[in-house]
Amino acid sequence: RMENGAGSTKEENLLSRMALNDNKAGMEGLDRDKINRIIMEASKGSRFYGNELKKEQQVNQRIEKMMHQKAQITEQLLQKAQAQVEKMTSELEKSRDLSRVIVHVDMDAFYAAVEMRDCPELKDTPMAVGSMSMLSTSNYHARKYGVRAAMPGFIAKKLCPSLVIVPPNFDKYRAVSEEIREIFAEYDPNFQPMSLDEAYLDFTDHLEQRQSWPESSRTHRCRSRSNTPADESDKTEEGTDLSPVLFEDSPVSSEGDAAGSFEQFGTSVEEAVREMRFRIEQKTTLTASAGIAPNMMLAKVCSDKNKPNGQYRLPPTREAVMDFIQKLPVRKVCGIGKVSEKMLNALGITTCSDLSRQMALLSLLFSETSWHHFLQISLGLSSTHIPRHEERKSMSTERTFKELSKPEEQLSLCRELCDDLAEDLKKEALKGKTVTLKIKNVNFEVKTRAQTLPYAVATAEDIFAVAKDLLKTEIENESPQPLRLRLMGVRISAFVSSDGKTPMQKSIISFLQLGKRDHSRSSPITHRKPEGVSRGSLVRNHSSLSFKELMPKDLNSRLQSQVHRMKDDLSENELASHVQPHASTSGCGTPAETFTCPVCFAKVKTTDLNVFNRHIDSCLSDAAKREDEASGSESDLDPEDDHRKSTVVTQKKEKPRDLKNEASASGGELDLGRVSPQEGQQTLKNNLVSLIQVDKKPVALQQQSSLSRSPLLTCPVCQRAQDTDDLAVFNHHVDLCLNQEVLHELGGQTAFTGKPPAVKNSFSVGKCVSFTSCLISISFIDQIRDTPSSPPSKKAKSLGLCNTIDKFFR
DNA sequence: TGAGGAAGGACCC
DNA sequence: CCCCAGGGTCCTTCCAAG
Repeated sequence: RMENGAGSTKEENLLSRMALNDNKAGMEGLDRDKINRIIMEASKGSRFYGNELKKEQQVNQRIEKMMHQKAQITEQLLQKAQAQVEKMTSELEKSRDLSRVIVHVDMDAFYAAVEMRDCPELKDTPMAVGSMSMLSTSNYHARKYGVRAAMPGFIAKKLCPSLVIVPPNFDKYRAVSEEIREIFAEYDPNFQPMSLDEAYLDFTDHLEQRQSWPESSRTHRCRSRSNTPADESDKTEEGTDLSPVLFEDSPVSSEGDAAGSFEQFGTSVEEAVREMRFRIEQKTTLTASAGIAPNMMLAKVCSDKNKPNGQYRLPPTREAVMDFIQKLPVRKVCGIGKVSEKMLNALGITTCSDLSRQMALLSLLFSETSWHHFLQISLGLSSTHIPRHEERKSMSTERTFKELSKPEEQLSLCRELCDDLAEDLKKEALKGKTVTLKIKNVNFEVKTRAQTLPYAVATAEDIFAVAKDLLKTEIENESPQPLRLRLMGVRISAFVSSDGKTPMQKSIISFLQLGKRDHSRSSPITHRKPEGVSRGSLVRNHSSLSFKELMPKDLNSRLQSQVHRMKDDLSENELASHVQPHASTSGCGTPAETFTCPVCFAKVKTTDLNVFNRHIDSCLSDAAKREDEASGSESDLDPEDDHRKSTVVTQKKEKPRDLKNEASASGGELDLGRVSPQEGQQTLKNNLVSLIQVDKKPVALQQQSSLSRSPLLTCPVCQRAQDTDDLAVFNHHVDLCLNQEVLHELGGQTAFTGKPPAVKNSFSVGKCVSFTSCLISISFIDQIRDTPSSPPSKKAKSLGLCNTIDKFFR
């Protein structure tokens, strides 16, 4: 094979972008050449084509650059890299967890299937859902013509003149989605929907319980159209309709669809998944496919394997996994798209086995995140725990239209978009600080222009005020020429939580990966042993060492086990007790839950402890920054805060002194300040409270002093009034006090200095615990790890609190 | 040195 | 005859202030 992508003609190159992408199900054995010819024919000369050409060249340049880099790599460099890769591989290998049963479910040709179900005439003709300009999905009939999702309708029509294109009906899909999610929830209440038709489920717990289920619980009636409450209006023809035939040779899903008959399922994974799919079909008349594997990435690939209406299980053994992976084309892996594929191809990599063969090289040519990702793929590793979907990060609306060049029209369109966006924002009660304008000109060149405000906005007026400016400058920028637009969009991001102050940003927690649920994509560390004690040292880059290696043994394990105990108890007991009938952002059918932040006292709507911790994180950092803001109205002494605070306090309950009980107490709110410091294991928690206090107080105090003069400062740690009005001096004192605590902690002592716990306020402890433990550990780690290249704990720095700990270590 | 914004892209469905 | 969506997330690179 030619290893060098450069040198071929434009035509050939372009083909990789434009050509039919037939790596999906239902597209085997097509006349690719003919199809590609038609596609090219239809595209040639268009502005779109021109732009694709341009993008293609950019990719080629990237590849060239990469090849050039490759040429510079010396043998020893490669060997060094190889050593690194091997070391990392063995560590990853150690962390391999095959104990989980992850299932990825995916509805077959979802939108199209729904439409076919509801309109029998469509059943036997090639059809697609979408518009002339873009198709969302096509039925399997249409796929035989090469018609597939993400293909413009007009081209599809050329491939298949008889194609029926039906406009999407999202409300209907959403309704069906709700139905299937109800079923999902029965197998995993924490399932994660990826879209309307797709979800990841962790079957592990279900299977465990299932073993002891009586047969009756595993028996399901056929065609039980009866009266499930969620049974929507799919009455087109009640009794008669069977599942749409997606494929002529589609396996008959369930024997005996005579009404009233029953189907019984076993206790194995496969039976359970089959049962789930059966129930989906009974309920919706639509079929689903599923993949069963020990982690998410594999499950996803597996769900594609026997599509449509099939399932595939990858046995949870290393051998099976590795065998499966070897033959797998890299492109099949979620996250590797056209471009990555092409780049990898240029290096002679097409399958995952190629991937592992070339890891050393890849580690030198790609970014850390990238090659770590590659490495994991090549080992068949990925998240074994399904992350809770987090709160959204942005919201946008955009619209494509035929050329729009008049500034007035552009402005008014922009206004419309802002109106729409504001409306959507309102539904979720969100406010954001960053407004982004997106424009695409008639040549398909996309630009985004963003502006971040010092405050959050949500109304159409406010958003438009920003978007308008951005648009105007773009118009002016083009000066004499008009802006010839084909698309405009407005996005808002950098949300603040409902109290209007707290940025929701990433936190230490996620960095440390202490969450029960992993972050599949973003983080290189995605594995967690059942006991969760250590996760190896995957965070390391060249020079940094692992947490485990760096943490003093005792503290390390103490922190970890405590955090884990807390976390587990919390997520299982406390979380449940906080259920609140508020609509969840996801709408995935799981109940929304709310926590009260001990810092800002805002209600945080989430089911994920990580998310909540993140909130606290950002709250703390926000508090530190808040004083900069001109609007003096929002001080920590805000009466409203006090009000909320008291609400929290009243929620607290007396807790037994025993740590375990405390941690797992279902009531939730602990009065940390009153916990006796004598109990060894609790020192951490005491520290925690102090830390939070320390962080919080000075802010308030500083604010105070800047506004007026009230020099009487009381140390929140030792509780003694400090005879100074110099904040620097005061802070220094607090530092010292604080450091004593930490010192004791590090010294392995069980109680700190003997001073009474300084804190009077109650906090909803459990929720803070893991957070602060992390805080401690991270600052700590950063200091120990004195390699210059070690990334300092960015988050810790921003917490304002790190100073104190930092000083201690200096 | 480095948090964070801005801009551009890759990818997913 | 009609000439390629819209809603997201994450990552990388550049930049500028202190």
